Amino acid sequence: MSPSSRIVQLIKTQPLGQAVEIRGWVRTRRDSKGFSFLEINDGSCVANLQVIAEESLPRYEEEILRLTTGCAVRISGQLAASPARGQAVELKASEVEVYGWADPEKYPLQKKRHSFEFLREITHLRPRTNSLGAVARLRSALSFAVHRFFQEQGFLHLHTPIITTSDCEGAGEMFTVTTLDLNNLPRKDGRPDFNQDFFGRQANLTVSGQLEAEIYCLALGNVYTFGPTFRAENSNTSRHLAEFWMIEPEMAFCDLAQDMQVAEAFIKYLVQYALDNCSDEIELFTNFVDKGLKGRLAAVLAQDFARITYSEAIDRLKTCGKTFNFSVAWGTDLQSEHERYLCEEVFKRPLIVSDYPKSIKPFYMRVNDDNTTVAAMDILVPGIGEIIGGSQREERYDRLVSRIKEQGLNLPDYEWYLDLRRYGTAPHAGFGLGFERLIQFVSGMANIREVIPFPRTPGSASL
RNA sequence: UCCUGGGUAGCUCAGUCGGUAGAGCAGGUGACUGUUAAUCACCCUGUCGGGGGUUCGAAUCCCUCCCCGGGAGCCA
Repeated sequence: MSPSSRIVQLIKTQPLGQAVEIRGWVRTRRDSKGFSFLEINDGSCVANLQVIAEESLPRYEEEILRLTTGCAVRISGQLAASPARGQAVELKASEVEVYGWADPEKYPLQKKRHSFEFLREITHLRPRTNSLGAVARLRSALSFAVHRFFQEQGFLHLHTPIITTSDCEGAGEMFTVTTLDLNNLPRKDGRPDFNQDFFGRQANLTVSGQLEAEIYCLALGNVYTFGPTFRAENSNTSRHLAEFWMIEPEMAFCDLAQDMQVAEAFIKYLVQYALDNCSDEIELFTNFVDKGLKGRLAAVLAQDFARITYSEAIDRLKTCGKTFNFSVAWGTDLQSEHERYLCEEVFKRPLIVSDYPKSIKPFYMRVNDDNTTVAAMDILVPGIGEIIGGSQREERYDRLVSRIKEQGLNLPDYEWYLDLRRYGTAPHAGFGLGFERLIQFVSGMANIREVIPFPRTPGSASL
C-alpha cells in the first residue's frame, strides 16, 4: 500500500504541520508571483486539495508551469492552515512528480462545466468530473447500504441466475444467449434449433430474479437478490436501461401490508444513509443539478408515504376536475400523467398505490377476496414515477393454476413453480427496486444514463 | 416504436430576407496577481451531421438517411 494519504482524510483530520503525500489528478492551475496554486483531486471526495508550489521547486519552469487539467501527479509536502478563504487547509509542496501529462489541446475535459450529453460521449473520461465522480461514490455507498439494511434484518443474500432458461417471467423482452453460429444458424421447422445450442435449449439473460428468489424464500425465509437485469425493450426514456441493477427481496410468511412496510422502511433507510455518508455529494447535486434535492430528501424522511388503493386513485382522478390526455377508467393502467398528478400535486411525497385490477397484472400476484383485484403495490416518487413494484404472491395452488390458464400461459412450463405450492406452500411477498432509479431519486440526476457507469440503451453500448 | 425539438469552432450556442460564418468559454503567447469560474491584452480554430435536390448562389428552402435531447408507451 502506498504511503499516500487520501484527500478526504486530510481534509477531515487536518494534520497541520505534518508531512503528507497525495496522488491524484490536476483539476486546475493558477499562477501567482513566485508560486503556483494547484488543485488536486484524487477521487476520494468532492473537494480538491489546494497545493502551493513555490518557484524554488525543482523543474518549476519545465514541469509545474506546464501542468494542466487532467495531469496525474504525486505531491509531498507539509499540510498547513490556508490563509485565504475557500479552503481550511492546503499543502505546501516540497516535491512534485508528474506521472502522466494530459495535452491541453486534445484532452476533452476542460476547466469548465460540460453538458451531460457531451460527457456521455466520453464514457471513459467522465468519472473524472465532479458530478459523475460524486455519482460513483453515491452509487457505491448506496450499494453497501442495500446489503446493510437487509443483513441487519436477517435476510439472506441470494445469487439468482443471470443466464436463465425459465422463459416464463413475462416481465419484458429478453436477450437470447447463444453460441450458435449466427452466420449459419441451424434450423428446425424454420426456427433456430436451440437443441444444438450450448445449453441444449434456448437461454436468455434474466429479466427478474423473483421466481428463483421464491424458491429460496420458501426454504430459508427472507432473502434478497441484488444483481444485473436485462430487458430488450425498445425503451428510449430518461429512466430506462437495457441493463440495470435490481434489488428484489422475497419474504416468507409475509402479506402485502408487511411488504409495503418493508419497502417504505428500505427507501427511508437508503435516503438516510446517503444523507449521513454522502453529504458533500448531495450538497453538490443540490447546488448544481437539482436545487430542490435536499429539501425533497428531508421530506421523504419526515412523513409516512401516502397510501391509496387503485380504486381510490381512479375515483380521485375522475373527480379532481383536471383533464388528462388519457382518459381515466377503472380497469386500465394508470398513465404517467395520472401517477405524476397524484404523487407530485395531490400528495407531494412518495405514494404507494395498491390493489390493482387482476386483469392488468401478472399471474403470480395474489387474487384478493373481491376476486377482481390483486395484492399488488407500486411505489411512486416525485420526479421519477415508479421506483418499486411488488406484490403478495399467489400461494394457493388452484388459484395459481387458473391464473396461469387465464393468461394463456403454457402450464407445463410452470411445474416447478407449482411444486412450491403443492408442497408446504406459505404466504409470501416481495418487491423489486430499480437501483438506478433510486440513485436518480437520491442524486437528482435527470437521466438514468448518468447514474450507471456504462449505460446500455437501444442503439448504444459504449465499451 | 410514436410525437416533438435539435445537429454550426475543442465545449455551449447565435446566425436576419438565400449572398460562402460569429460570440462566450477552452487552448496558445504576454502582463498582473494568496489565487480559487482569477483578471487584462493579443492570437489560433470550421466536412455548418451524411447524401441528394431547387437556385446564378444554400448553414438557411425541399427530400431522404443517421445521431442526440424532451415527452409518450413498455417497466424497475
